Amino acid sequence: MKTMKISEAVVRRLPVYLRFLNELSKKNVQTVSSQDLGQKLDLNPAQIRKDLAYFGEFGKKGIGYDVDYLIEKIRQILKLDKIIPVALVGAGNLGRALCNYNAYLKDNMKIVAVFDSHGSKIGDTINNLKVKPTGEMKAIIQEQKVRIGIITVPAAEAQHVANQFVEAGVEAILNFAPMIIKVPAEVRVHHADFTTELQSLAYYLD
Amino acid sequence: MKTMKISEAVVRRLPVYLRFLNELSKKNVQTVSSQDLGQKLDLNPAQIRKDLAYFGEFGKKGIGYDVDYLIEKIRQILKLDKIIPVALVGAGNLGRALCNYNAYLKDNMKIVAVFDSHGSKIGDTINNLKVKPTGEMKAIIQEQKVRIGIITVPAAEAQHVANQFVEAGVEAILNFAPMIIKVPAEVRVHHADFTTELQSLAYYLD
DNA sequence: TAGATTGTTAATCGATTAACAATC
DNA sequence: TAGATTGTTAATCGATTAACAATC
Repeated sequence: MKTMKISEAVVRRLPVYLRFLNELSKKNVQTVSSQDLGQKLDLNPAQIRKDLAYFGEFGKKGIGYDVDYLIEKIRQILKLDKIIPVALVGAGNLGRALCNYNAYLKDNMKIVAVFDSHGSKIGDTINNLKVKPTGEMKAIIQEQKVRIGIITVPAAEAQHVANQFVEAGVEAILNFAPMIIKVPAEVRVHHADFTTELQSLAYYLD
Repeated sequence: MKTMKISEAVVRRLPVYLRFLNELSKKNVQTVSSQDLGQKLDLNPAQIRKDLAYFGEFGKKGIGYDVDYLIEKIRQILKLDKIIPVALVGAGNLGRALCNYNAYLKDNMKIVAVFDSHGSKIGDTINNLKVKPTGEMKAIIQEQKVRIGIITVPAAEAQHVANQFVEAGVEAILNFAPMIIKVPAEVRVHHADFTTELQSLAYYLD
């Protein structure tokens, strides 16, 4: 169990479960079945049970899953049981939007530093954070123990920023720039590029 | 060929190919092999050849693919050979960011209308577009022949906005709200939720 | 007990990769 | 011709779904 390799598809569904469970918890729902979850999330119930079973036996036969207990367990699995410090580079519109989303990042993700390389942005305040020059990335990232970096700079600067993140010791990167970035194998990169998202949607137009 | 069902995974890779080919074209590279592409995009060359072969024979044995010809073909496949009018609801930070990305949407996607339901935003100008009240969605969307809707409102309002998009006759929706939305089967929905993205990244921390 | 629902195995389905004849 | 690279078939790999015994 512990050492079994979990597929990326499974890991991507866990936050979706978590979000919906949080909603249920807020409504004081105590218990939920894989059936219910599947219906609400457009997923096969067997898949949900299997996903969860990779990590342990969280349900009760004949009953379902205790909502709050499952939330706690998924948080542990995703390492969201303690606050994860995040840094963001690129204080443009998108960067500002993500910083202000901090409220939504209630599940223990916190943007603790914002950087930009352009003088015009440096010193601005976004969501109580002062924008710092990229030259200070390494020092601040190490001091604040930042573990995840977010890239919201233009495509042409994305690789350079990624390099700086890697050098500063960040463990994972979420890249919003429309550009594939290369990093050492031990650093995890996810791409969140909305232009490709939008273009693939176009395919499904009649 | 024509009627074969293409998997979503294939469709999602096409815009990635397109973006890189656009870069090559700008550098006046004439020809590219699946080998080259695979290396740059971290994909298996056989997979790239197979993806493209679903849609036709675009390459030349022994030579590779003509960059500009392949760009033209992928644009056709993705229906990006004519301008696709897009509307966006939610003139908050994220909405503004996406509108200003219009420059990046050069591949024939154009945001032609922006809506918000809050009086404080209505009348603002974003990227030369006046923000309109959501009450005018149906009329404007039909008049402008909008085909794709983007949702950047808070989670609680996402389903309502989706309903309005559907009623107005939009064919596809890109939803940035952290909430699963339900629409009729004939409307295509993609979710672009960066909180789930960020949370799944956390799993890969040590 | 009867009904519901899990965890898990087996079956199915689909996607990726390897291999290679065709050919530029 | 020799070398390179496609398009495509076959092999492999992995993910999803169905089915059901266990059990609350």
